[in-house]
Amino acid sequence: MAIKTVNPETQRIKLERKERVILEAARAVFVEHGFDGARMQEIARRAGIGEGTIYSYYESKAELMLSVLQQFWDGLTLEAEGVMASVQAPDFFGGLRALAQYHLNTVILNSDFINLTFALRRNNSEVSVSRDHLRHYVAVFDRLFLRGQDRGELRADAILWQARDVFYGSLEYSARSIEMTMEAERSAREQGPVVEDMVALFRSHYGAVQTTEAGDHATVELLSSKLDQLSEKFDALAKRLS
Amino acid sequence: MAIKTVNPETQRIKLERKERVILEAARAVFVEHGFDGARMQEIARRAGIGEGTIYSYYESKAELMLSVLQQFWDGLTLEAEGVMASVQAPDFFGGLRALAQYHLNTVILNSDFINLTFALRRNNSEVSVSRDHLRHYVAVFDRLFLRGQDRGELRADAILWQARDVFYGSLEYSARSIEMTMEAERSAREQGPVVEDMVALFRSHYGAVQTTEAGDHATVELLSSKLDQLSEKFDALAKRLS
DNA sequence: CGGTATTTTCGAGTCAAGCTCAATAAAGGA
DNA sequence: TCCTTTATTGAGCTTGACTCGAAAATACCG
Repeated sequence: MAIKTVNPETQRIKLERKERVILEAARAVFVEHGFDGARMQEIARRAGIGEGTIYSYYESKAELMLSVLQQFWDGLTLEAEGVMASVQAPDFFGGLRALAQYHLNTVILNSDFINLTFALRRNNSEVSVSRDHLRHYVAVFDRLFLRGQDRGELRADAILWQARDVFYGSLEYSARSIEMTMEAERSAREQGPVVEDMVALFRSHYGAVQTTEAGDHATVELLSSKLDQLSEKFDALAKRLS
Repeated sequence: MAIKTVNPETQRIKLERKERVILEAARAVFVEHGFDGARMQEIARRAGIGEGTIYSYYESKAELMLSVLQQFWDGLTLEAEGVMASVQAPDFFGGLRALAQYHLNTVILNSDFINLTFALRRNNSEVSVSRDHLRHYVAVFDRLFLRGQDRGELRADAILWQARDVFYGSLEYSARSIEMTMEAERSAREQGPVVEDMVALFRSHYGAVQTTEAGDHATVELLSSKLDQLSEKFDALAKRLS
């Protein structure tokens, strides 16, 4: 009977499910022991398959790690987009605060994965993969920033990638610092101030100028030339009077 | 004869020299092939010694790498201090520009070493070592910043470690971005603008509030002096007319 | 269902590299 | 010169990523 004929999708689905199982086991082991500490044998055991089977799905341990990282970054991107969508206040700085909060938290929780993303870069030639995933992730910030510029909340001459570097770079570095000091001295250095300072920094450096006092070079020169003109008129008047 | 008696320092000096030779060879091989790609055999060959000898100086490959990193960061710290000492203009923003330029350049040239510093953290228990060396390195910035605050060039309520995170974090992230885009598209994204933007950012966010925020000091003073001159002329004329 | 072709799984074996250790050489001291 | 101590060595040990031939599972056809 034709009904008995297995749907051609079935096998593919089964393979995909097994791939997911491998990926899940790999992720757990990598998180638990790091890249070098992870044993392929343990990954196979946790996935309930033979060690050799992994190699019919992934070329090498590094490629497996890369797939895990891929999945990881995709997850982050989705989460970040979710955070941005759920922000009530639709203004730039509100969005920035939410994104900064989310990112800082994420980076602290998954610092090992973040590091591995860059540590693996040199060895493997398939660099472009992780590069694309980074790009997708930071695109969340890019959209927020460009919308802020469109709305006039940000200076029109602000350069996107410089702002992006400041945003992600500072938060990443802060996360490392927090992690370090947290271990030793459980001192100050909370997350809150870091996020607030980031918002304040964007407000003062990239925020649109409210009054003329923060005017750009052009306005200053305009004033200067007007003063010069006035001074000349004054001199002319004084000469006539004398 | 007593003269023949070897100075007790001799052996220690010889050992130290050999240690330096090993470190030098190791550094070269690590730079050339990365941590995983480096072969202990090759390091031994380049140092002109047997492979086993390395292990009477260093416990493991990781510890050897750690020593190389230590030497590396110490070198950076010295260089950074040298750069700061050789800056003619003793003002904060001049110093910041020089330090940013140096750091960005350094991070681009030695990105693999920088990454390894953080990648090794998780595995080895001797974390504190590299942490101290990082601390020494960033202390160069700390001194500059505190002096700037003392002189009133910077806001008194600015928080040191937040500024530090922004400075080093942004530059490190920029370096990675530059490196990435450089490989693919040899597009814009030069180093110059990054450094200048960093200085401008510090001026607007951490700089002491002047009468005007933007516009550099010189232009503002120019306007001020012109107004003063005009005022004097006016007074003179008024006195003559009365 | 039976037989055959194809695909998938497997784990024992290979290989490479970090590391050990017993033997050897060098240095120091009397 | 002989003995003690220290330094050096490289042949193996160990471990872990990866291979491969065989076997099990699956698909295909009459």
